[in-house]
Amino acid sequence: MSEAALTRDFRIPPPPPGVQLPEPLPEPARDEIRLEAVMAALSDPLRIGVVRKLLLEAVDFDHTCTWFELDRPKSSLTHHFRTLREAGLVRQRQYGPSRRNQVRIEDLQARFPGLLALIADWTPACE
Amino acid sequence: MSEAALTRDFRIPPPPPGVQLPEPLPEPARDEIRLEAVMAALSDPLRIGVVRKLLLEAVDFDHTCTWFELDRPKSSLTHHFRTLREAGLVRQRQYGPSRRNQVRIEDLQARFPGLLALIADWTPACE
DNA sequence: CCCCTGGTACGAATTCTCTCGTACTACTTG
DNA sequence: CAAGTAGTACGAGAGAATTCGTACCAGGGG
Repeated sequence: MSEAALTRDFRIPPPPPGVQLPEPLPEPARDEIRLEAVMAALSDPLRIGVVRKLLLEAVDFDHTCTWFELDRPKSSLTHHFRTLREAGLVRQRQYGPSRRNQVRIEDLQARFPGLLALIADWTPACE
Repeated sequence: MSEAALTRDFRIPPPPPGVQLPEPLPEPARDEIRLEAVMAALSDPLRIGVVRKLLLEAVDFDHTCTWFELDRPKSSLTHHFRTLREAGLVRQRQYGPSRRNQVRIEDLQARFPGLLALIADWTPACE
């Protein structure tokens, strides 16, 4: 199945030169990311679906929480996105009033090679 | 780090010819193994350590629960090994009074390529 | 300035998981 | 059969995760 997944290109295009990015919210450094915590964060179908959608469809840059069209109240989404950020899976930046999410592709490929391919190949249970 | 891990050989030697293996305990079929369940099972340090130890040190065949020298009561170990079996990570066979565990290497490599390499590279947090 | 948008923080209820004691079963060995 | 070994099942207590309502806050546009 995943000959393609293993060699897939997950890189994000660099931001245009001269654009100043907001600082990321607090997150574990690359070397502090724990595989157990990553696994725990990904054990929730909603969360692994979010990471997968970011990987497969976030071609330009990053996205707000509402972009995912998740049918949950806002406070639940805050919880899940914080879980992903604290596990080291996504990086969140504050753009004015909204908060944008991106997968930490470089860090995750360096620390857990092959993990992102597994996430990209995931499909929901009820289909 | 894991140029070696990605190409590591996890195969178990086949049992000697003529040896009748006990039937495995109930477990999900290969196609029923869910990545979320696998992630949830591996999010516990004790359990991912068990799978890693089976991968790296179970050269001959499989092992009972007590072989792992885990300092926990028996009923706790039953819980963790059942969790691993129900998630599809290990296969358990009853050999007389004792129960032996082996990682489902073929199934996991086929379904989630690269996962076992991640587990083999894992190290406990307090070191 | 008011209000809308896109969030956060807190807290409560519920559910799930982990841990482990106790009692029990199955098999082997003497 | 008795004793020892290896493990299960059940259930309870503690702790953690999930869900979500409510209240709140910050920035942008009229």
